[in-house]
Order: sequence, then structure tokens, then C-alpha cells
Amino acid sequence: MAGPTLRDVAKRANVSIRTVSNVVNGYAPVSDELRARVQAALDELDYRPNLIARNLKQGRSGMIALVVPELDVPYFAELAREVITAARARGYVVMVDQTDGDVERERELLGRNSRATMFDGLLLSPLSVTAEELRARGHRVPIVLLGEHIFNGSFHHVAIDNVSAAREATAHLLALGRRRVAAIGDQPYATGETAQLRTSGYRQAHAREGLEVDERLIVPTPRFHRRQGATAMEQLLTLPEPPDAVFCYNDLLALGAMRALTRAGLRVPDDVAVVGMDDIEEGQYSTPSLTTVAPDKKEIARMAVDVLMESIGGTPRPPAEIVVPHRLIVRESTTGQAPAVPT
Amino acid sequence: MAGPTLRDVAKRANVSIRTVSNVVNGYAPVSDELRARVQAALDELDYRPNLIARNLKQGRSGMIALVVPELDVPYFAELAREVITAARARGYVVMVDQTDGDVERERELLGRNSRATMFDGLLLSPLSVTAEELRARGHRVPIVLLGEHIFNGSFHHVAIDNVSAAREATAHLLALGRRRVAAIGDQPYATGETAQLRTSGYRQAHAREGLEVDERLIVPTPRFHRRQGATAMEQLLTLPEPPDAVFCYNDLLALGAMRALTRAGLRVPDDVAVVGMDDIEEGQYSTPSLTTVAPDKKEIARMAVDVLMESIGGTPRPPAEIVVPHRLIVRESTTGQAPAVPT
DNA sequence: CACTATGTCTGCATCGTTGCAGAGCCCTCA
DNA sequence: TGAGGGCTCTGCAACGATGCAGACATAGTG
Repeated sequence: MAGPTLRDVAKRANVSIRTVSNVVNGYAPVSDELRARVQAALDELDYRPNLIARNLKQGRSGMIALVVPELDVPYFAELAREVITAARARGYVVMVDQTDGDVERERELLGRNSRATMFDGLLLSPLSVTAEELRARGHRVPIVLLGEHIFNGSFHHVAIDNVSAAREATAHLLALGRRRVAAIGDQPYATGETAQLRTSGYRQAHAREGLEVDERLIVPTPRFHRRQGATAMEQLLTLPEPPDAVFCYNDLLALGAMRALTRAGLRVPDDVAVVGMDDIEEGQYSTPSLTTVAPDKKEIARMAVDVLMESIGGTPRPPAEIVVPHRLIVRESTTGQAPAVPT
Repeated sequence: MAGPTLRDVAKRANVSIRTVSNVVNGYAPVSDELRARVQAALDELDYRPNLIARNLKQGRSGMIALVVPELDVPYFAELAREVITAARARGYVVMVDQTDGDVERERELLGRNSRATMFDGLLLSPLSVTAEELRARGHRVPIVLLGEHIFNGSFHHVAIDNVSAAREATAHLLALGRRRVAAIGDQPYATGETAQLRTSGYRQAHAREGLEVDERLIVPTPRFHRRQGATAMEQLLTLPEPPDAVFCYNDLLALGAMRALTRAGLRVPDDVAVVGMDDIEEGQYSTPSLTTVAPDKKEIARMAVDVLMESIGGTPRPPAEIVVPHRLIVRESTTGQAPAVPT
């Protein structure tokens, strides 16, 4: 089972362990003849370095962990892809874990026996655990927060400007002449900070147009899945004056809402226009295709990994809030116009 | 940066390193008084065990790797979720990596300096690398193959019965009275073994009904993304006698195909019925919702992890091909009937 | 020719943890 | 009283690799 070690190779080539190590790593000059002899032994035994041992000696593992609530939520899957790619470019591999939004699971990360010590750094997209709590618990491993929770000065944090993003999405609907614009996805409680930012963008857009917000049009949802979007939409349709547009706090909610609208026999965007957030690929292929606010995921991943690398590298900057650009992508669900080709 | 070690704690509590280790692990009996003293020191220093050192000593890491072509392909994301859950139940964590279907990246896994040595086992969903090649290269780590490639006797392999699955999907379309059933996703070359199995199921379904297959209705696609589905569908629509149904080799192709149909002004399923494979969540919320063949992903993940654990545990069984159940889920894209509630 | 510089190669210590074997100590029982 | 046994606790070695300092041989210099 266990493979050959440096010692085995050294014995076979009749050299010191250290020399084999040097050949493997190309660290020190080794004469051609000896190198050949060692290389032969390496090949014959099919030597593979034991990375765990190397890690122990070097005090680093070359691994970072990415912790997200749910990996099968497209936004996180797409983000994970970018993080893996970005980390790879820096010579790191990524361990992906999901917490299912379970506070306990998120807390485990910080606990006494957490696996966190195995990693050089942590990228965390927390759902339930608060930054306060994160700070309170000891942490020995550099952490960068992704997308969720507001800045509290304790951690690096990479996200888009949620208020502007939501304001622009809502403004787009208002500019189309819609006057009863609903919002799906508010979370008026402690861990719903991101959702609250979006609600406040939604309000700002109305305020700038001098419009009142009908509070009944703001529908909170505990989670951001298709199902909640559908349910919220159904609920909105029972209002005496149903909405003529909906701003959903992510694309999954929007897709669920569109599904509910279609089922109710309504047309998108003719009867109700729909906007989402996240720009998941699915929204390009839905019927109708989905207008959305696209965060620059590549950039989020790249910045997060970069900042984490810096923290690991030992030049820790003071915690910074890094704002990544976003842009509104207009598709059929608000204009009825098919864009030329799905991008 | 570096945290306190057992030695630091031992010094503080004025006991031997070994005793601290015993307290941490609960291995040996320790008197209450001493345990309290050690525990106090542990708490004061906020000791966290160095898992890398533990791993080195114990010769296992408690990590397995899951390697998939693309993490943002919903099927793989959903599978990854199940694998992570299944592994977690067995006390393992999962490192997820993606190869982008790049042969080189897949080969790296097996190379001299592969990270594979860091893991106790490997779950591999290969796209380009052949099982032959996998076998040819040395591998010291237990490997279980997922879903792709046919059995060649060298590895454990977990998958559904692709031939039956494709046959049932096609038969469903034929049973609805469709007579020009197209197939999107064939891959008539070395690494397209899974696709070929599906094509052969497609042919079997026709044969059982005594029907000829129009070869022009079989459209190969290099990859299984929405875009290829749309392109293939567009191509099919240019035929003198376009199809009245399509069997797509996965759900993404099917969603792309539906998008192309809608854009061409055709109705699903009235003009063209569509079936996919994989049962990704997106298909429950598409318009129309998507009829599909659902592999039991939970079971795939569970079996794969179980078999891998066995191999790791040192009771290696001879490589087995494990067939996991699947079932046809009928939705609007073939019958026009909305199921009661998206499940 | 003595002396330093250079180029190769090696042994020892170490990373932080756990396995193993055994040292004390106290208690029990013949 | 003394042998035997159980309970605690400890030191040493080892997992497999790398950092460091130095040994040795050869080459270069005045």
C-alpha cells in the first residue's frame, strides 16, 4: 500500500536521502552522473513524494478551503469554478465544503477540532454565522469573506455594491414604466444583511423617482431557491392590485417567479416583468431569458484569492472591503427582445 | 502565526507531551485532577491540533478528492453535493477539483507530482482520459470511477444502465406516437463511450417497435452544454422533414434545444417533444418543465463513497461495476401536462 | 606549494503528532 | 510482608520530508 520513500530510493541508488531529495526538487547542484543514477532509481520504484510529510516540514499545505452554503446552487457552483481556477493559477488547490446554511456546520469550522488547521486559508461565504461570532472565536487561519454580511472591520470581504445593484435593477423596471414593482427576497433579521442592502436599493430607486413603496409588494423569503420564488409570486398574485414587475434578489427566485407566472397564465414581460441577480447561466436559456444584475464572478474569485494569498504570504494588510463591479444585463424578461445570441 | 503545539501545552501544564495528547484524544486514562490541569492549559493557549502532523503520523488524511470535468454543470454540482454529504457521514471531507475536460489536467492527476498522494482515495469522473491510461499509469491511491467510460475490469465503477435509460426515454417518445425522434449528443469516438451507450439504447427502442432510424436525426455534439443543444436543434430544424421529438443525452442539451425551439416559434411539446437525462433541478422549473431520466444521484454518491471506503479500509474487493437505479420522470415537455407540484 | 574558493554530497536535527514499552505508585490479597 | 496487578504517566522513536552546516575533493590563485 504505502509507496517507496526517499529512503528506499536512496538505498537503491546508494546515495544519501538528502541527495535524492535534491534531485527530486532540483534544489542543489548534482553531478550528471549521480543525477542519472538517482533518476533511474526514482523511475524504477515509481517514487511519489509524500505531500503530507512535505507539508508538515514546510508548514504550509498548498490548500485553501472554500465554504459555501450549497454547492448545487448555480451561483455558488459558478463561483466555485472561478475560485478553483484562480487558486490553481496561484499553485493552490481548493477544498470545497458546504454547510447547508446550518449554523452548527458553520460553527464547526471554527471549533476546536476543525479541519481548518489543514488549510493555508479560508474563503467563507457564511449564511448564518455572524462576523461577530467569527471574530469572537479564535482563528489561526487567514479568512476572507465572500458576498455575505456587511463589513465589520474584522475580515477581508469581497462583494459587489448590493445597494447600487438593487437600485439599478429596480430603476430599470421603473424606467420601463412599471409602477407596481414588487421585491422578492427580503430578510428582515440579523443574518439577512445582504438582503436588507438590496431592499434598501429597491427603496432608493423608488425614492429617486418620487414614488411610494407599497409595503405589501415586499415579500420576504427565508431562502433563495426557485421554490421560494414561485411561492412568493403566487402570493403576490393574490393581491387586489397585483404587481406589473418583480425584482428578485437572485436569479433562482426569479426563475421560480417566472414559473409561477407562466403557470398562472400570465405573460413575461407583457403582464409582469422580471429581474434577477447573479447572472447564472440558466437565465440565458430560460424562456423568456432573464434580465439580471451580473456580478463579476471571475473578479470576485480573483480578488478573494489574491487577498487570501497576501494574508497567507505574511504581509497582512488591514482588513479591507473590496467592491467588485457589476452590470445590468437586459434580456427578454423585461423587454421581450431576445438578445442576439446568449452570451 | 503558528499556533501552540502539544509541547507548549505540556510545558504550561507541567506534564509530558504524551499526556496532553492523551487528554486531547481521550486515549488513555488520566486522573481527573491532571485532566483538569491539562484542559486548563489547552483552553488558555487555545490549542488546535495540527492535522497535517496527525495525518503524517497516522498515514491517512481523512480527505478524498472528487474530480469532475466542470463544477458549474448542474449535474456535477448536484453530484458533488451528494458526495460531500455521503463522505461527511463517513468522517471524510472532500476536495473538489475540475479538469475542464482537459486531457492534460486529467493526466496531471496521475503524474509524478500529483496531489493525489495527499488523499486517501479518489472519485474520478473522467471525460478525456481513458481507463486504459489510468491503469497504465501507476496509482497508489484507490480510485472509483463515476458515470463515464465503460467497465474494463481495472476499476470500481458506479453508473446507471445507460442503454436501458436511453431506451426507456426514447420508447416514451415513441409511445406518444412520435415517429421522427431525433437524438442529440452522440460522440462516435474513443472517449465518448457513455454517449455511444445512449445511442445504442436509442436504436434499441426503435428496433423494438420495428422502426427504422433516420441517421440524419442523430446529431453528435462535442460537449453537453446548453449551447450545443441549441445549435444541434437549429440544425435539425433545417432538415426537409424536421423531427417531432428529441431525446437529448443530458438535461442541459435538452434545455438548449427547447430554447432553440421556442425561438423558432415552435411549441414544446405540441410541435416537438423533448426528453433529457440527469434530472437537474433546473428542469423542474423550466417552461415547459422537462421530462427526463433521473439517475439516483444520492445512491451513486453513497455507493461510490462506500466502495472507496472499503478500498481504503484495506479490504479491497475485486473491481466491480455497480449499477445504480434510474427512472423516467414525465413532465410537460412531452405531455404538456404540468405535474402537480415541482418535486 | 600552501591556501582559498568552488562544487558536490552527506548527516543531523526538526516539523507536531502518535505508537510502544515501560516506570512508578498504590492497593490488594495470600 | 511481599508478590502481583491495575492505574497513571512518561520518554523515546518514528511518520517522510526539508533546512542547515559542514565534509570532502577538486580547481584556481599568488
